[in-house]
Amino acid sequence: MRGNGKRQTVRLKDIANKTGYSINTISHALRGMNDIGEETRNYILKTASELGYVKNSIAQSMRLGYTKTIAVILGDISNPHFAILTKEIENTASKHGYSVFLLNTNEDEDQEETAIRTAIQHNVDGIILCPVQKSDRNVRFLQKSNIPFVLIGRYFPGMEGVSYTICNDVKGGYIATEYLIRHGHRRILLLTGPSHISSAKERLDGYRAALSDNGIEYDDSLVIEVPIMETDCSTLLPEDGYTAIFAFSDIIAWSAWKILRERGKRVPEDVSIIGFDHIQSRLALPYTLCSVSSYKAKMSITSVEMLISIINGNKDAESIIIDTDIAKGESVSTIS
Amino acid sequence: MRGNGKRQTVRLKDIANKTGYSINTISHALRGMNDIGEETRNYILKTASELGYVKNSIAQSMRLGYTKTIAVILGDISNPHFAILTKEIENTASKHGYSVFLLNTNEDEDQEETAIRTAIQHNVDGIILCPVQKSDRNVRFLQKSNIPFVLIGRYFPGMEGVSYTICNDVKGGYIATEYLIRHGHRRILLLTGPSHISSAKERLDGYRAALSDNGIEYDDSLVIEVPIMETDCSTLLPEDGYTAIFAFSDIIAWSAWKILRERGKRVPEDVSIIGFDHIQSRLALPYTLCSVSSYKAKMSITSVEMLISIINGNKDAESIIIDTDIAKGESVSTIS
DNA sequence: TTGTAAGCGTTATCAA
DNA sequence: TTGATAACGCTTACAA
Repeated sequence: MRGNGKRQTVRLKDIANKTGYSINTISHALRGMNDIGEETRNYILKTASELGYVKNSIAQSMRLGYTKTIAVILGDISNPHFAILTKEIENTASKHGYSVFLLNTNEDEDQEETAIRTAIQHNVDGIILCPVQKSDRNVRFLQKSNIPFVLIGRYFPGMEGVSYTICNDVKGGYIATEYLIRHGHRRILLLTGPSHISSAKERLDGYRAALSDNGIEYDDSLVIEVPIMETDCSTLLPEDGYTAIFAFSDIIAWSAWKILRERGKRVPEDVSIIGFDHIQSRLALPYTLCSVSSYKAKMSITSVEMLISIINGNKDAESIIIDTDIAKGESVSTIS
Repeated sequence: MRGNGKRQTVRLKDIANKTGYSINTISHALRGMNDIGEETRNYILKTASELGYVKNSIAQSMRLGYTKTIAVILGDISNPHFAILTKEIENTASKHGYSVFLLNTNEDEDQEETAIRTAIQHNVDGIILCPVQKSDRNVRFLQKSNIPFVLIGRYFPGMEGVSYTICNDVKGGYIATEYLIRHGHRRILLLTGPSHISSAKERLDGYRAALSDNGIEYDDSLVIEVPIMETDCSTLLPEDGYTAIFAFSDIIAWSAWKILRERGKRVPEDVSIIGFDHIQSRLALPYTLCSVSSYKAKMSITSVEMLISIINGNKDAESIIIDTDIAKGESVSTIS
């Protein structure tokens, strides 16, 4: 019965045996309930620490029905943008007494489903999800399963009852494009993300709006979709026909800069570049990339607090849109 | 009794009630044991999926004594080096059926202790730890607590019975320094990590050995310790007195490059730089930093497999040292 | 092939 | 102030 892979641990029962009190008394004493005598409590606490007691959260969860854990499910933790979000999420969760399960989807819908099922199996109290969005299948499943969850960074427009924290992607797309236009650019290449991803779609909307507001005609051939898990977009980048690039992410922007340089073009003299996410707020690099800043800490903290509020019984879906701003950098210059 | 925060979930009992079979039969059928009739099984499986059953790992863990979870405890997931390691760890763990708890220490010993306690409370089957190393207190605690664990990236020389995966830091420090020396540098600034961290200490050892082997005297004033959580080392970087920099990490190397550039110095014409970790293997950047590559995927996979082998009863401590190599980059040039 | 009952470690209820 | 007992959902030993 024992020795089935179970480590020998100290249980309430062991403290009970040692002290002569009942399991119940031990439990109450350890949790500081005020129905235990002063002396008794001290004796119990001392014995517990001597024996090296650590509470068994699994057993506690079994009884109480919650685990004080949340799952963070996102595309790829090795992407600095997600890594920074995750850092802040873990930090905030931990302040609220929650531990974090980390699960990657690799932007694949089936892996996302597996991740969600894994999270539910482990009885997480809630899920923070950056959805793959190839379809709304998995989010529908989440809704049906009745587990508290919030989306981060991406959302499903028109879907009711789903809480999310995103940044203002439309504005981000708009101000990035406008910023380039104000620097004299009219042929602006958009390296966009897959159109099923809401942030990609909305940044494109912002791009188009800014062009339109400035009397520049939208040109299909200047919009290129970069696969979401791709870091190398060398085959996708046109040789010329543009003086500036607006990239869906800093990762893509840096990659484009690299390719341009390999082709002998100078940034920003020949081509200006603006990215998205402003990962340089956390990563010192010698050359500064102009970028749209999305306040990752605020986004993370908000989504954790939103989730905890749902876990605690708040039934109303909330949506929070974090502001976006231009973070200036040397990758953009004025052309005549 | 219900409604204490517990979501309504489908249990084996519900399937039993629905089908008329006993809980035991359901359990066996769902786990594909061969003592259940073909028809019965199919009926049960169908009903289970109709009801939307998901197994309760918590209850299973309670009975079985393991959770199929591991904890990854490290300094700071927003550091690209750790983010890449974590990605590979999660990926490998998941292939072996394990889920990952992520816990940050912020390189603080007390936070490390909290993280370890949290992991143990949640009954993780094992821990992968990149230790803070201000003392060996927490690792001693881990040993006493008898939980399977392996160290990654750092180790405690001379400590018995502890498994670890590290890279060859001495060699890394040696070849980096030698590489600079072969490019004509003799005044090499070392931006090292805190000396209590084994990797920092061993890279310094390698640096000294390479200097010595090449007849260059070791100069104390050329060794500067950068705080481990610091990304901005502008106040630490000397104005001159060196022609090359060997940095403890790419993060520090990039930061140094940035500062040099702000001071009007060119890399590599005025100062050559070599870093450590080669994060550009996963992150496309326009300017290539010469770096010591540490095979992060291999290190991660090895440490997970080592941990699982310990979980499965292997008592012998193992230590694996992953090779290091120079990843060339334009940040180093020859001086005359 | 299927069913019964005990047990994992905790907390809540109720009684003493 | 303390103790006995049941319950959380699952798996296993044993019985039928």
